[in-house]
Amino acid sequence: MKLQEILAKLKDCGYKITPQRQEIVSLLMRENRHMTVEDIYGKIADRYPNLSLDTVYRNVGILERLNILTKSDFGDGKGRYRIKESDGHRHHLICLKCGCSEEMDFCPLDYIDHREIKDKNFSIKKHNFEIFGYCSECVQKEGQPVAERNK
Amino acid sequence: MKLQEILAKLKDCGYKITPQRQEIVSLLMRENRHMTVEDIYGKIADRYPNLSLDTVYRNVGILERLNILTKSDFGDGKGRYRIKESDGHRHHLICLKCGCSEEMDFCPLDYIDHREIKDKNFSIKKHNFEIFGYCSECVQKEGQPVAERNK
DNA sequence: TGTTAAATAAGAATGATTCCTTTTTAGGAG
DNA sequence: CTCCTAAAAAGGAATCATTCTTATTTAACA
Repeated sequence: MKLQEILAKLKDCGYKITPQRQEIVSLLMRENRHMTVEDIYGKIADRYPNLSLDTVYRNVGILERLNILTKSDFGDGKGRYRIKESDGHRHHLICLKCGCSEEMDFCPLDYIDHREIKDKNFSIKKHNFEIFGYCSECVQKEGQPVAERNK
Repeated sequence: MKLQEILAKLKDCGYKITPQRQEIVSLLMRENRHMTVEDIYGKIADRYPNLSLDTVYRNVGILERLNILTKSDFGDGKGRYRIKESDGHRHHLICLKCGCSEEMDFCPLDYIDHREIKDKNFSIKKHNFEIFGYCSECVQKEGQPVAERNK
């Protein structure tokens, strides 16, 4: 999805196109990786000296609800957001250190036995599938990964 | 894994077997579902009037590190813990309302193309696969699910 | 160009989790 | 059985991500 399309979608849903909103969306498109609210805030605050953290939170929330962003949990208590792929449904290899993510054109729901779930009368609302580890760049670097919690 | 085995594992790892610790483990075994720290605390506080929340946090942390518990994120900012299955590796259908979970003997890593990941030089540390929705009991009940966030 | 609902900034409030300090205790040694 | 000590617990303060509140500003339509 292109920036213009995203802005159009926002507009269609009754949201105003503010400069802050544009910055947030275009940053996330440019970076194309999982970012914390703090990350986003940090990158934009240069240009918008009095940007509010709350504005970032509010907007990633909206963008998530509109299915423009996905939220992930690396296990360190911070939400991480990234642009959702447009061409269907992908999952990611996520680097615990740098936060970069590689796409996988793979969804476990394609392989699971849905009859079994139907039989259980379970109504699926969402699912998570993420593989965490270290990307090729970080695997050779030393240092504690940001989101590592095992001692 | 039986209670005795878990206690033995704790001991082997140099942890003391305290009554609080036993209560926490046996509660989680009895309930066999995802519980928040508050849930656990609430159930045990009857018998241990001056149990500390911190004690529950400390212990579920230890138990998670020892691979006795798994932690899940339902998306509402609270960690949820449950006993990990002993006989290998399972994933769960998790009810967003009551927190119960049904086992699935399915792991997406069995279906994924590992060569592709190897080629990317990605080093896997852990993965998440959870399906969220409503269990057969909750699907027919009204009311807002605890962890629902979409408006 | 004026109007108004929506969005923002700023900072306070909340809530889960962690940290700190003091007291208690499990469990091994003697 | 008693002592000793490191580990654990209690209690409460501190932290940190996130959300809320209020006053101010602004996008966007008429």
